[in-house]
Amino acid sequence: MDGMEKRAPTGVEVADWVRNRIRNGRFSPGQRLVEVDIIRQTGASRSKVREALQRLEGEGLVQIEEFRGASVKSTGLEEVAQIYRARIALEGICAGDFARNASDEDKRQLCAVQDQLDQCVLDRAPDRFGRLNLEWHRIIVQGSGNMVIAELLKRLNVPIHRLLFESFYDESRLRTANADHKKMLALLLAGDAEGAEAAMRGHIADGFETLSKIESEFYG
Amino acid sequence: MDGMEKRAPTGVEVADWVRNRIRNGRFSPGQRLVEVDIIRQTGASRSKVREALQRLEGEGLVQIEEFRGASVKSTGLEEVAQIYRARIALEGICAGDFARNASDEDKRQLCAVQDQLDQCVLDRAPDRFGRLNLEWHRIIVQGSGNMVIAELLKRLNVPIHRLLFESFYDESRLRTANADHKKMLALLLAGDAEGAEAAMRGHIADGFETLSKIESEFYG
DNA sequence: GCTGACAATATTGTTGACAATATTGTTGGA
DNA sequence: TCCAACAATATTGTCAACAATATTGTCAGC
Repeated sequence: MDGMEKRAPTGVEVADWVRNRIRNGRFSPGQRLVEVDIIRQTGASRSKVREALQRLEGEGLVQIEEFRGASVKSTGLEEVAQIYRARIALEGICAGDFARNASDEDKRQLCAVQDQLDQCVLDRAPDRFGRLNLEWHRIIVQGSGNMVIAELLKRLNVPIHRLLFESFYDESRLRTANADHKKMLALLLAGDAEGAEAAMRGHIADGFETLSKIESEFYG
Repeated sequence: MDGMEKRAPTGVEVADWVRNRIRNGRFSPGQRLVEVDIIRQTGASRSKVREALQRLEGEGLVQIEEFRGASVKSTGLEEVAQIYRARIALEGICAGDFARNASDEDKRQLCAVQDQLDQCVLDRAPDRFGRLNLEWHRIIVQGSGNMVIAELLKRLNVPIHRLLFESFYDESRLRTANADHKKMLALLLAGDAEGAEAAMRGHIADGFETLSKIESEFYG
């Protein structure tokens, strides 16, 4: 039983730890990230914690002020809108590239997830739908074969992670979203690149539309 | 005369310094970046240098192996292709957004640069054309008003900086590129978002096409 | 001459102590 | 009570010494 003595986490691991907590709201915007606290909770050395925070600053997730340390950067509605615009561009082109050169395995996976999504609609399970929805988008990006874009999207999604679940608690949005998915799936399997791209763009734009209605009073 | 005693550079500044040298080829792919050397050349402390290298690793510009330090990451033709695909998506949507909501000042600037580009074609000055071309693209991204995308593109352009000049030494490519610019300028000023986006996509795709012909034997 | 083992050097990784600054607490007076 | 000045504490920034590892140099043996 060596479970006791597990090695101290590396800088990247600490960064992952903090990033996860930011993503799911365990660390809220504006909150100060005190080095000692993170040391206590992760068991990492101070160097590693500092390294992690600097990495996260590079990702734009935290801001570091001299002698005041790191704090979680908050993303306003304007920036969210810009992120969605970037998603429209990037995931749009990914949809096209998926239609062009996805493997049969990728297509099979997408269909499998689509089946589960359909089930979620019947079951009225918005939370599970949200998670599968992430998976659905991820498969398309992966299947496009463009790792550069995949990396960009992973980073872009962190600050809006919470929002990606928000809209599905609205029943009608959940249905229209799934309808979008089904139409898009047909286009993707048929190899209609342009159609798929247009559909993906519309789908994401609609998502933001719904979202901004829900969240407008929060940011307003 | 206090020029003697200028403060030691900060981590971000060292990162900028190294990034610039990577961008213009002063640090070549695969080259090892020894901490002491950078300390000597920049006057920064070791902590700062290490911080800088970690930041650059986060940007994907260098790779750090344990006890072997940082080395300049090389980008293969495949990755270059993926970067160009991302550029097509992002700059495409920027062109559209520029057409939709650019200020008169932005438009004026773009016209001014276009005039200079025209002059470059007459003067057969490919190097100057390359620099102004960067400026031309930058203005469109800026004018779109999307800072998130602007940041993404700034990063994406670092590894391909050298390539962005390469193709203009071919006379015919220089002419067609400038013709593209002129057509696009008309669409942008007319507020034709869809036309502008399509034009931008084609323009960048053509650029990559020419490039891959030039560089294929290098990467071959 | 070549190879493998060993020593010497160079380079990076880690830690802890200390300095600089911010934040909080306290006290005295109007 | 409130406020300003000061003291105490907390937190971050910096640096240098040391440890761990890689790289290079040397040399005996074949």
